[in-house]
Amino acid sequence: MASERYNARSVEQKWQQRWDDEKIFLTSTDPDGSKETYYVLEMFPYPSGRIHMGHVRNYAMGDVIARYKRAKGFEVLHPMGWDAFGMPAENAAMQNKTHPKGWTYHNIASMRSQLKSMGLSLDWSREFATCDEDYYAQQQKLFLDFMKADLVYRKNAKVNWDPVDMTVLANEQVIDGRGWRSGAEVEQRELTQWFFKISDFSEDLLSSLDGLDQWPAKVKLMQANWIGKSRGARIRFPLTENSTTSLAEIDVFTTRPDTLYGAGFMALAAEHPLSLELAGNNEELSAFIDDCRKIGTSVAAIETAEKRGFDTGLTVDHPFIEGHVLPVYVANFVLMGYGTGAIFGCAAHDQRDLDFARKYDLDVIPVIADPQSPDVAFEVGDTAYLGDGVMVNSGFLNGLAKDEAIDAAIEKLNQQLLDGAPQGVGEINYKLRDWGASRQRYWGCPIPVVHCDDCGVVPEREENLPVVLPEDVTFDIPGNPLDRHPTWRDVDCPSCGKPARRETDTMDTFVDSSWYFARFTDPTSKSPTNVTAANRWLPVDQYIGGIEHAILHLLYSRFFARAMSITGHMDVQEPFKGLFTQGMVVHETYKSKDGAWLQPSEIDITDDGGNRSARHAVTGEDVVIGGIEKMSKSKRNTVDPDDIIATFGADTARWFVLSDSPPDRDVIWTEAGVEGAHRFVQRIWRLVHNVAERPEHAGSGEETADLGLRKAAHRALARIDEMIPGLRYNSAVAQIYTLVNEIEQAQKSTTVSSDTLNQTMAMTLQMIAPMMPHLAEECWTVLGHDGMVSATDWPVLDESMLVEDSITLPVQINGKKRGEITVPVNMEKQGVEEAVLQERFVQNALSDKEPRKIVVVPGRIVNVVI
RNA sequence: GCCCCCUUGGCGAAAUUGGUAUACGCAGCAGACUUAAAAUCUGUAGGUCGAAAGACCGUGCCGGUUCAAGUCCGGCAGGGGGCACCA
Repeated sequence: MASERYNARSVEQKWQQRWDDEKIFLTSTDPDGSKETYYVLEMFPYPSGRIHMGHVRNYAMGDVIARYKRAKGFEVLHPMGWDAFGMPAENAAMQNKTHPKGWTYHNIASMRSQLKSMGLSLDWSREFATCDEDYYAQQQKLFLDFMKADLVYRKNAKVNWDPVDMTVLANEQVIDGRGWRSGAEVEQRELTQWFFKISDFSEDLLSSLDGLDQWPAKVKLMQANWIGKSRGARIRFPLTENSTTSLAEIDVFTTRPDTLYGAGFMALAAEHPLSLELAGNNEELSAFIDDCRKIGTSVAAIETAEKRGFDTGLTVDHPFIEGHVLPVYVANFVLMGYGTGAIFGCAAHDQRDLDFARKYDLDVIPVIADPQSPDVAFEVGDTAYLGDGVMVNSGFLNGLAKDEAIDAAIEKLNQQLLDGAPQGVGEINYKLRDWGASRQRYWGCPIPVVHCDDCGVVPEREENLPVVLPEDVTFDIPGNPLDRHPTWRDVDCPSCGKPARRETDTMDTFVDSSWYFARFTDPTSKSPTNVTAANRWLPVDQYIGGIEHAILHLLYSRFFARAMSITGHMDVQEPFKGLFTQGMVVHETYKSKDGAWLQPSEIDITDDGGNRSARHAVTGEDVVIGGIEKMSKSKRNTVDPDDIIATFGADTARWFVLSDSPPDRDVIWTEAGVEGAHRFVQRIWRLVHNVAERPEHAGSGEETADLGLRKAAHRALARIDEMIPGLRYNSAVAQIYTLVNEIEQAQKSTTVSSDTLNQTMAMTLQMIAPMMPHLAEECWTVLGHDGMVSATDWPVLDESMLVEDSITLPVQINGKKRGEITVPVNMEKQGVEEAVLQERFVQNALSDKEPRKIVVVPGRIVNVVI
């Protein structure tokens, strides 16, 4: 037997079948189960048609923890589903004359079988796709509940329009002024849209980040920055008496009320109500506002856009300086979407304000003195002073530091009444905007409302749900086919019964993924969730996915958990207790002489001790080795998981993606690496046979030798027990290598007994099983076990095996290691000092001198200071 | 511009959180087996000097704290990421 190589293909299929037959990965639905629960979830895939190496890595990582926790006695929930709505299905429909539904379910079928070939310990009985009628029906119920709870609303707003995908995008989905999917430059359009009230939760979403101690700091920081909290004041500036506008004052938000004495002008956003009002009878201003609107939001547009303003001729009274007035401008750099859409300009201490003031010859009044060179404050050139300092030129604020001045200014504004109300109050502002969730697309969850001329926006009746997507649609004309589907669109008003129109917008697909983790806890529930099941399983103990969702999906899901708690669908505020963001799978790129990208399979690589060169496998032409980049079709540096599984087996692929690189970093896929992983598979196979076939008396069974091997196994176990829950798989892999090396040596020795060897090997297989489950099962059988290792309890650590009688300590002289000393493990410091001084190399170094000091760190190190 | 992270052999990396730097793997080199290759096994491996014993240097660079620094502090350089006309 041992001479035969391990045949991954047939072995893997056999065990996948047995796991399936014996249903060992199905999660119990008993709500009162006695086992502690553990919910492992990997971000579910979009059914693009094929799995890629990123999926392999993601799902292998989740499967290790799932299998480990199961062996540790937890009731594990490890489900899989499909994030199945979205644009690619419509694009495919347009290109290939297919239907999005057929295309999607076809893709799901092939990806499901690919995932199954990986041997993942998933509960497939809970599988669903977000485009299943059953799922989106429940999502529509959620939507109506959110409407009732005032968590979703409709408003006319300036929104991001993607001209290629022909749909609105949320702020989170605009990256550098471009659509996150299409890459097209986003335009601003005024549309009436549905919004989720995520901004109501700004403070909660921000402050609760502190409690997420199993989240990467980086993700929490990104969310905190996105929520963008700033403290400041809201100040009312009264328009000077002679103004004839409908507004009597301009509201301003500022984080720097301390610099009020430095105010030189006011500036309004182009879309500010006052700007629009004034533009009504001023053509010049109207033209200026139109100009401002044309400026895009792309990085280039912003950087090159000149700061421009328009003097309205209006003035406001300064809140602190009697008789002092400030001119009011409309300016192109003031955003309507942040604060109040109006600012006061303090030119001396804000570069942008300074540029603007110089251009329009406005007051530049320094109010903060640089402590290093106080005089400079009064000679402002073209550079604003942005540092901290002492207030000057500022009336009652003079002499205060920044924070004191802010408090004092707010205090004064509070007391100072304007028309019977305080002129200013302390205020907190957030950058987070409400989530615009309407999409002008077909392949999404229909928004279950009807527009009636008499009743307005009317929620669809619950008994009429789901609002099912019509299947008889065509994609030969751009735009939303729902818009031009009269029999679907034209319905009677659920309230008054008169002819009305269905909402033809569908929901952002991020809505689908904002609660799927809750649906998995009972995917057949007749309401969105079975509250008992949801509360039993949630929050997800370990969630694993890419960092690209740090804001979008993870923030939306946190909002949904809160909204679903309010609407009674669960009682869990934070959906994901532990979050792990895994790195990408990257690969070297190759180009032919004429610049065409080449696939790894087309290349032969020669490695001459570090000098790598490549040539074309067929033509023999020289090939240029390029950078290591994310696997992508355009650069042709992808490796198909199917090919790897067919050639080497799923275990090899799993072992490779788990080895070497820490899971949160990118892993470089290399041919040599895969072959190395596969060599290890074969090595285990040979070793297990050697162990199984070793004659009973091949080893004398010396107590020290047997104990040594057992201790090695328990040392490895102790470390792996720390590493797997921390997802430090590369380190766990290293421990397994070390242990296997030791078993190989023991197997060859004549001292270790065959019994001990067999038992240690079995224990090793248990430790390998979460990572290479098929290999472990097959070897488990070879060792003579009847059951399945996947259904076997994790080995119990014997603490006594970690205890040693003596310990070897490094001995330093003046901080440099000069030797070692072996002492009894419990020897007192005094004894260690004495023993160290007996050592020849220490005496040589001392040469009759007395040491100045001897530092003994028990169990660690000895340092002799001379 | 603002905020954050990273930098350890030829390569991926490890280092019990201040205590033997380079575990484990990949690639390499030398050898064994073989007619040969593959497969497998054994040995070797941070740098410099040295026949060796050994000495000195060494975790991006400069400085500091400490008996002791990859780890802590200050500064600099390079790489990566997030946000961005945010008042």
